[in-house]
Amino acid sequence: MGSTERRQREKEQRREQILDTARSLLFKKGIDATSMNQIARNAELSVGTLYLYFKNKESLFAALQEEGLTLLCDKIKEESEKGLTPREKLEKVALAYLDFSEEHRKYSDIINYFLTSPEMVFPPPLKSRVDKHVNRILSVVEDILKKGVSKDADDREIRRLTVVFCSSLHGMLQFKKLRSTVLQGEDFRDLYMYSFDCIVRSCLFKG
Amino acid sequence: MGSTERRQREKEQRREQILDTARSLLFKKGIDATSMNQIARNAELSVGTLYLYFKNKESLFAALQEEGLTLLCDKIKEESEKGLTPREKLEKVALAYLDFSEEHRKYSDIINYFLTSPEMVFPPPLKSRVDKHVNRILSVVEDILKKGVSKDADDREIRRLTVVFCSSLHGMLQFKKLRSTVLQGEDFRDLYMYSFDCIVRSCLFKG
Amino acid sequence: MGSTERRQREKEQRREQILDTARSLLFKKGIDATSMNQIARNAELSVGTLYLYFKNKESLFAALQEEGLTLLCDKIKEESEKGLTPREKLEKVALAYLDFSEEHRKYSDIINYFLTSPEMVFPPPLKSRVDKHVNRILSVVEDILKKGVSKDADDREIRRLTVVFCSSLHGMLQFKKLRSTVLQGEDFRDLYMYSFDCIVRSCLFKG
Amino acid sequence: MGSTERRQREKEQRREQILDTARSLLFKKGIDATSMNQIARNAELSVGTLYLYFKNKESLFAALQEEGLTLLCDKIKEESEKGLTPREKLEKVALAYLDFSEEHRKYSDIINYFLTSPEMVFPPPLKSRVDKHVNRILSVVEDILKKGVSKDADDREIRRLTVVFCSSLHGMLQFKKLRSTVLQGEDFRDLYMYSFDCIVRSCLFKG
DNA sequence: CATGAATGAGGGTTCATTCAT
DNA sequence: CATGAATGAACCCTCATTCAT
Repeated sequence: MGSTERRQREKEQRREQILDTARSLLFKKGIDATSMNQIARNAELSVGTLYLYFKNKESLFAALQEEGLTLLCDKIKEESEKGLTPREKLEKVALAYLDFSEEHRKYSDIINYFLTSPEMVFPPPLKSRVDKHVNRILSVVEDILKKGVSKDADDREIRRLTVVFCSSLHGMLQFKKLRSTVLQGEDFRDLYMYSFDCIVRSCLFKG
Repeated sequence: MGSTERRQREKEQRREQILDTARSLLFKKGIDATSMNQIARNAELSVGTLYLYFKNKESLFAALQEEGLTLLCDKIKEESEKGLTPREKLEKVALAYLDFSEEHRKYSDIINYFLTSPEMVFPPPLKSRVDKHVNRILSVVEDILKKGVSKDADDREIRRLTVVFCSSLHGMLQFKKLRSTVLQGEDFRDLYMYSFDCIVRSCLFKG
Repeated sequence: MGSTERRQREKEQRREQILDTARSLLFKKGIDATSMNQIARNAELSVGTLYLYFKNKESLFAALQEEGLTLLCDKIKEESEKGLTPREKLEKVALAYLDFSEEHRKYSDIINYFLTSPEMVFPPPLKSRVDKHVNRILSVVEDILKKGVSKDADDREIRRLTVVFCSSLHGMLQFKKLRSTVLQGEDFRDLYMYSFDCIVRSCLFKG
Repeated sequence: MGSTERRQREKEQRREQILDTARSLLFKKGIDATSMNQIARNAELSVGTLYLYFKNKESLFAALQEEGLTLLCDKIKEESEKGLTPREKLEKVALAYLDFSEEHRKYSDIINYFLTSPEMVFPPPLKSRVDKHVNRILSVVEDILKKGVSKDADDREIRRLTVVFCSSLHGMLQFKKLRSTVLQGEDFRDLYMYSFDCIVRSCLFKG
């Protein structure tokens, strides 16, 4: 009978329950200030149980990071499809990235955290899994550019423009940290879209 | 005689010795995994001595960051002056930033580290001092753009272009981490300068 | 079966074990010279365990003080009931206090320690909990005086006499420290009861 | 010539300078929060110099304690002489003690601190020197009682009454710590003098 | 005499992880 | 499976004291 199935379902639920609590704490207090004991307490589970579902703290947070990347990727794809012309699609992508970084600030933080930390934080297998997510995102942009850029750009150039596009937006997003000092007096969203315009303009769009 | 001078010099040396060790450990393990005790041990000093030269852990790392930013700023200024036309000057700036990130990889890492870290690591006064350095760098670029951009751009727009220029390069530099996975098959320097071209092109340069 | 009960009992025992060790060290070295690490080492437990049973050092020592005050209070109440007349009852109280300070020298020391220490050691909430114990003791004396003092003393005066009675005994007990120098040649118990007589005499007892 | 004298005077001044600073810090922050480095810094001397004048921290604070005891003793003597009758003299003594504990709160604290700490804080020679001060104070009271108490009290009894008198006041002063909780609603000075009256009354004064 | 840089043990506290139940 | 008490190394930081100058 479905006893094993139920068991399976329950296990899945427990895992989610843990991730939910961890996420919530991560968002509230940051990664270093979130302890396994706290997660256990908030999840109304014992510490031991946490280690039944995740090898260690790192794995638990890695799971959250993947969660975030998947969310971001889905959002970007979904939004891009709402645009009619390539330019509009790109604009949707750019806005999706900005919105994500605001709506899911903490996901965004944790992604950046692991992505840009000076040394590889995760062991190679994890790192490569993460980079795959990044690649998926780039592909979305690449496909749009393929259709929007003037004909004489070959695949190589398209790829480069993709990277330029994404890295520029990414760079601008990083600068958001400076908004209270260096960027004083600027509306960040305006600035971000201004940057978007510059990049798109330079991509020699058809028409 | 020069006894006091020698003392002074020795103190300076100790400070450097501490910073050297801290820098090296920070790059190896990240800020949270680098403890004051470790630094002391590696520097072959006692913990107490560390606190003789730096108020606390935070100050020590802030000193490292300022060190790096000052170096970067000087380099950028110096290089920019070697260019004749505004475009050439900008190119020098871009290359200076890239070179710095390669020659002073460690400094570059630490700057990024703090710029990107999920939570504000430093308390406001420190943060603002650091941001001042960033501002100094932006000013160099701003001055160049003022002279190179087509006449109808007002100060506001110049400032925006400055931020676009800098953040784009910064973003691309961040992507360097992906060179072994996502950017496979690309020469990073080429890609970086390709990005530079795109941005400059979009800045509507005179002539 | 009684597995949970046994667990509970064991926890209780551990707590006692910690308190025993802390008490002993506190008396030997004073509160500031007694460290959590020392307590842990002497109790043959890990530091972490200490913090499992007590929120922090302060709580641990507060527990000791409350322990002592409760004991003292119970003893005083119990003894006072053995006296027939109010005067006898008061005598029992005085002797109970003296005996306690001898039999439970350590508890007595810790109570004095906190009562006399130059700065408020405990934060208000804790302090007020402790003072409640003191108040309970005063109440016992107050009730006796109410019945023993000549009629024309109102509640206010009774209260004052209560404080005079208790503080006098307390003061004399403090002087015990001087028995080898200043009080040389005196039997302390005699002196203490001599003091008791003086105070009682001054309370204008009925009859 | 007076060169050595001058030297001597300078040394004396330095000592005072150190004690002044230590006292001031002690009063501001308490004994444990006052470090040798702080004292040195505030006194505009080097740490090393402190150790030239005092064997260690303990000695330094012991000097302060003696200072306090001498002050208290002098004050009591001086005040007692202002009274005309024995009773008045005793009242002056009592008030002098209370005033001292208020005006020189911190001296009073430090005296109590060392006097009542559970174990001997100072090595025997120091302890005995301190107790001598205490004895001097008792003697003042003893002399007054000799003249004030009814004839049939022998020296032994006078001594006992002296101790009762002093310890009672001392005990009441200890209770001052409870004024915000247990003694709520009482004016402490009134209470203290009420206590004084009780004791004196019980001493069977002549006339 | 005076200095003050250097020491390093020790302070209270946290926390990822384990393992007997 | 689930528990949670126990661990103990590690954290940052302080401070009395020493000693070469």
